[in-house]
Amino acid sequence: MGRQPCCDKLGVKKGPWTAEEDKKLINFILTNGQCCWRAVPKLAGLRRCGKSCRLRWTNYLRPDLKRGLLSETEEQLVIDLHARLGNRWSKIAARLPGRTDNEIKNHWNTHIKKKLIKMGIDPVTHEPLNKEAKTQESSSHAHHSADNHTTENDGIANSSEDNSSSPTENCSTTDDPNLLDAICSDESLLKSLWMDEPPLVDVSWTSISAGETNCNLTSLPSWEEDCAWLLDCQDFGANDFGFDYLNDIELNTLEMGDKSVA
DNA sequence: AAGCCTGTCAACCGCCTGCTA
DNA sequence: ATAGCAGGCGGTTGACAGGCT
Repeated sequence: MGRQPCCDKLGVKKGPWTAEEDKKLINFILTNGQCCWRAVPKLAGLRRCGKSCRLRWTNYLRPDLKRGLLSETEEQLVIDLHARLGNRWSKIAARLPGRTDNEIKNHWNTHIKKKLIKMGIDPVTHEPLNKEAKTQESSSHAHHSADNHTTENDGIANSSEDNSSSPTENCSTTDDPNLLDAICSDESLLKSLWMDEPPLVDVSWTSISAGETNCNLTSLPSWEEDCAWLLDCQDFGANDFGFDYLNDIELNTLEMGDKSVA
């Protein structure tokens, strides 16, 4: 029949991760790579659900993560992508190397939403709020949500919105207009998003998923070789890995190295 | 100084999709 | 062909920190 359950839910720990747990998880993944998340807790000696381990790793422990607030450019890109994709945070995150869907989702809800409202832009439809109110008066079904657009009609509905409203306006206010203009006007971007081939996705992680499918525990993904330094960090807590400090230097170097290999 | 309020973000929950036996 | 699991995803919650009164 089907597979065995992911975890028996009995004796599974919940809540915040301790430094010790982080250490175990990092050591395990750096040693064995990402394989079957279901097996990770057992093999790593963690009393956690595999799902929880995956989440912890992807959202917090991954060595290629950028920390800190999104830059103006990143924020602008998120707004633009949200206008096209709606709440598809994973798709949006795929366009921002080093950022997670959870992080972007949080940032959207806490910062960007308010910012857009302040600017008089509806964060859901990306239409001017006044216009939105009028539209709702005249036709109740016109603009329910970006999600509705994208799920029902996907790219078609959004591309028609693009002609009339904010995404391009938003692009003009970035601190890196060239980059954003290029992205905003890039038709291949949309195509690739719908084709599930994010061209900007971090190469190092594509290589991991390749290893993942093979369940190859003997040959580590290339980034792990580069990240072997992590294993030297014996006395760390969650905040002691030095990722903050390393991200801009070592991790960029690693990233570039990986990309040049690819 | 103390209590309350607000913002932030890590983590959980439940659903969906694709895969496997 | 089908039941059931794993992984992925988006929504939501709750703990904590900092600001305000």
